[in-house]
Amino acid sequence: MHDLGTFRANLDAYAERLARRGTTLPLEQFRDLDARRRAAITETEKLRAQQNEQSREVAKLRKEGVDTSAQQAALRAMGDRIGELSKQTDALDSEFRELLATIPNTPHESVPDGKSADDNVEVRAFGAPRPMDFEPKSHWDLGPDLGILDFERAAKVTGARFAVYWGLGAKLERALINFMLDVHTAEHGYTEVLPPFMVNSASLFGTGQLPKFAEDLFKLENSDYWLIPTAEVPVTNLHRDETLDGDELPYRYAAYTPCFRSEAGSHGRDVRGIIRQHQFQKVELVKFTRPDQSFAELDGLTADAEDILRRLGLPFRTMLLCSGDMGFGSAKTYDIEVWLPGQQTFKEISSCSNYEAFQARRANIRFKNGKKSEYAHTINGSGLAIGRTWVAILENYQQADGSILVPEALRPYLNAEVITKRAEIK
RNA sequence: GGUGAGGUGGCAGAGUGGUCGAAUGCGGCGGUCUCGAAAACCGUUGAACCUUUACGGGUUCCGUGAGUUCGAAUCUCACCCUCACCGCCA
Repeated sequence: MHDLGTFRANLDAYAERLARRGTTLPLEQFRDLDARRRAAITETEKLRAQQNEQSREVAKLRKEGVDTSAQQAALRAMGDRIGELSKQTDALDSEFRELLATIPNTPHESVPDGKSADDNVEVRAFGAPRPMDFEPKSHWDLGPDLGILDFERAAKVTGARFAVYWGLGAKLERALINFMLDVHTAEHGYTEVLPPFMVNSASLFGTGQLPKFAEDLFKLENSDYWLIPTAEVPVTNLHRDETLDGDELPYRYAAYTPCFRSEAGSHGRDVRGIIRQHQFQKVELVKFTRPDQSFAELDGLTADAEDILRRLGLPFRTMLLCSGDMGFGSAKTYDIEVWLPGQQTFKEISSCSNYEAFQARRANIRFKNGKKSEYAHTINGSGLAIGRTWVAILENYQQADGSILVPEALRPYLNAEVITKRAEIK
């Protein structure tokens, strides 16, 4: 969310910058609504001031023993009028704030112009596809063939877009979680956090999922609890309504959580395999920084995520997203895309974004800068999406006989060098 | 699930219908003293919004929401959260 005062004072500049990402600011609507809102506030407050003053007068008179029933009757009428007025004022004010809350962040100056993913810019690449003298298979064939991935039973137990992992498939998932957390905490300086997997709506507002993207989320019945779509939500909101110590920034957190997404609106996309599931696991990296260090910390966080792929020997490229392809609250985003031989394509496995003060303003996250307190910057990115890493390992390390070679770095975690066909459970 | 206690400023903690944004202490900031520091002393110290060229003025905020009243931190109701004990449970 943008700062109200700055935003209003520089409406045209904001409109120009938002146009870069394809957002048209409803300038007229905004100006009109704001004018009506302010007029209403001014009038209501003027009446309130009168009411307060006259009430004080009543108190004084009553102390002197004077009968004040006439004044009280007049004040009662005034109170009714104020009640009605303030109802209108509140309505205008919340309408205005809702409008403000649905305006996305402005792109950073280092972000290239563009309309879609086609305009994203490759900034780095690593590795080359392993040579294969056979036709590479997709994970949705490899997994079931090996008996480690099961869609039929997942559909029975729950429904579409869910998966069951068996044996070394399940263990590979667990190995990846442990491997990533170990690297980030022991070598990249992150503190491990295990947050709740459900959050309240205030948290979802803080990180920007609400009010605009409720349909992407799962909400629990008869409560204000929602399943988290990413650990970004609980972890960023850890410091909601807090003032952090500026000398101790940046804070760096690594959190493993499952993530739940309704995937409304993506019917027909990635229907095969486990690329797009209602439930997936992720190790998320989150930072709280000072404004002057946030872009350097974004680069650092992106490098930390890339490091996991390097250690696993998985080819990837890092894309700087163009202005038109960025998420709602982000000022700058890098997507890391891993190579998937089964589909002969690069697939997003991490998205690393600097939100600047956009989330901090919504979530009221400040830090003490000398005497003054100002809004912190928040950064987050996957480090990495576990399910898609699992896919990448199967597809990149598959062998001609359909078995999977286990990358060196994972062997201590998996206690195996090759994943072979699992004996069926009788 | 039951019973009881409680939620007030950065923290601790008073305040049970009017001049309370709120005593007091701690912390923070500024100053006096000092070569410097500590101590002591003096002063100062919340946020959002509206208005004003500015100085300033005003409104709201004592867990959240509704209500009573001319007037609510203070009274009523609902909800949320915290703590203690009991029951149940991984």
